[in-house]
Amino acid sequence: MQAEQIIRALGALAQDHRLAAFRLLVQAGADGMAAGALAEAVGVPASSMSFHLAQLANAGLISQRRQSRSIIYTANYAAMGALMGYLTENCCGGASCLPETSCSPSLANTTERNVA
Amino acid sequence: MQAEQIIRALGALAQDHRLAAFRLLVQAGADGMAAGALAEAVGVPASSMSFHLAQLANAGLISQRRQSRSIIYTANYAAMGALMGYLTENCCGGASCLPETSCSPSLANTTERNVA
DNA sequence: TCCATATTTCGACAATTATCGAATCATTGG
DNA sequence: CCAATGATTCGATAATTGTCGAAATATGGA
Repeated sequence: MQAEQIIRALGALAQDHRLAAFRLLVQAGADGMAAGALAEAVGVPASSMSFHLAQLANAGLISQRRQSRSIIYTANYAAMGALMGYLTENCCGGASCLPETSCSPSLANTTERNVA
Repeated sequence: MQAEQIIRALGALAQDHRLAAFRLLVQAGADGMAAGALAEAVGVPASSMSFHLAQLANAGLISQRRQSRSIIYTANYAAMGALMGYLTENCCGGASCLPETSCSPSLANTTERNVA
């Protein structure tokens, strides 16, 4: 993932309505949610939600598929994973950055970053 | 970390000059870097860098200390860790989100931490 | 004290972002 | 084919963000 793309992904999540929508999609899993359902759940007009969904899609964080009249959006876990990976490698100085994951993470080979 | 704070942190990193500055600070470690050095490294006027550093500081991502005439900025790893934690818990649907850590993370029981 | 250095604050301005109703486009059922 | 439904696009507008030079604020040294 390029820095350009990272900026877009961060910017896409840096807005309350979009973050809310994305969280809903993450919860919804593979089933996803229709644009209208998202608009209602988040509490914004359909046109506004459409604007925000376009930004999330542009950042690669969500995908869409048409199902009859509705357009179903789903979270793109791979893109989110890439973002997490970038942040882990470039914005975390050491082990202290990631929360514990019940076993020792093998971050040693993610690049030799250093000390604090 | 509250959603409000998360939005601010994401927004702070969602800008090329700020992301560049933050990465430099992460690399610099505890020594940190002076505002002027950051401005030169990133390639923006001092006043612009000051503007960006204020935003990063406001988001809690960096700290500052005066050392003689210079003001030294350092990355706040704890804040970054909190951001990573939030994203992991709220924006990652399952194991697929975090980069491989040699064993499956136990994210199933971590839903307690944040509420809408 | 006076001067040089390091940084921030203060305008002013351009560019981007967010919002929302109205209009438009696509799909389905009758 | 036509009406109804679900969604996006299109204005227009308000608000926020980014930029940069000039002025103001601190600090240290002669």
